[in-house]
Amino acid sequence: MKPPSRAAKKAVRPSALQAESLQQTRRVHASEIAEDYVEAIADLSAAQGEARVVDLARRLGVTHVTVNRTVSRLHRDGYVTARPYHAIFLTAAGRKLAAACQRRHATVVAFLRSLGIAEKTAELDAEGIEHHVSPATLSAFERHLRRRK
Amino acid sequence: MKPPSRAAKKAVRPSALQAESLQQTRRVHASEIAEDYVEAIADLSAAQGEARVVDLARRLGVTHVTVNRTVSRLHRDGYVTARPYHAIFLTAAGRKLAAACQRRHATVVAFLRSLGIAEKTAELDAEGIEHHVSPATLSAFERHLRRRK
DNA sequence: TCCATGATGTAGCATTAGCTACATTTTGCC
DNA sequence: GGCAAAATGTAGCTAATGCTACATCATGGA
Repeated sequence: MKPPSRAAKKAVRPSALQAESLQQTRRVHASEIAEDYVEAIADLSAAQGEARVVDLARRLGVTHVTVNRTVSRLHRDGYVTARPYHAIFLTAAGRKLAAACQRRHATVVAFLRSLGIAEKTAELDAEGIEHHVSPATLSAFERHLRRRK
Repeated sequence: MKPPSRAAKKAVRPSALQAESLQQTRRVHASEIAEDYVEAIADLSAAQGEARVVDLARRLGVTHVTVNRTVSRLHRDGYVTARPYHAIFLTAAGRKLAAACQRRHATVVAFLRSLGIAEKTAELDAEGIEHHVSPATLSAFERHLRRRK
């Protein structure tokens, strides 16, 4: 089959929209890990007063080296305090982000559960899905949950 | 506040489960881009008989360089044929993957729309969400859609 | 025909996220 | 107090995903 004219031709689907969606997805990916970390730090802080590197590593399923480097970035971006050989604490910005993430996570899990999805599957899927749920979609989930109640 | 004993203590939430979820999410990320590419290649092939580097770049919102390198990887992994200076075609494995992705994408969009979410938002969110929807959750979405019908 | 332009390919840089291996610091216990 | 073990930090590797800049190929129109 011959290539059609080189001029841009009508796309089946709007290329611009898909490109925009994918660019949005890539932006989300960049902040995903930050969200997972601040959430884990918030949980650990609530449970035991502080978050240590070794605890984060266990919880996040990575080595302590990866935790170290990521925490440096979180510090650079203003989400956590970081003193060498000390535990990690959230800044005000970090706490704000963590609270939003925890709320969103809980909503997504509850929503999936309301569809009859098993607890473990809901948790596994929510961990990936939650970061891509826009405020509008989150509201829709909440609306749906209220109706079911 | 003093750090508690170094021995592992009862976690607020099961660390193992969250670690597993996050590891799953990371695995998904590794295949996400492959899925986006084969889907785009399938669409372009259906529309114009072939997928060219420049079309993919426009559609995916990246430069042609990135497309080139990613296509090499897809070729390495057996999803596409790739001859220099020629268009890209899916292998049987690629077509199979693309079909599954297209179906899943359509289901996720339809499901979000059924919750009253606007078309554009549904598309934007679906692009990020779909990769993290397990077969069980996809079934739940389909079940929900059938009920609504 | 031939050449300008569009398409494709390549070189090399930056960032992020993983890792192993090894060095350093802290701390709990004797 | 001092030492062994745990925790933390650092060096340096791989791989993926972006990019710009430049080189090469192919084709359509003059």
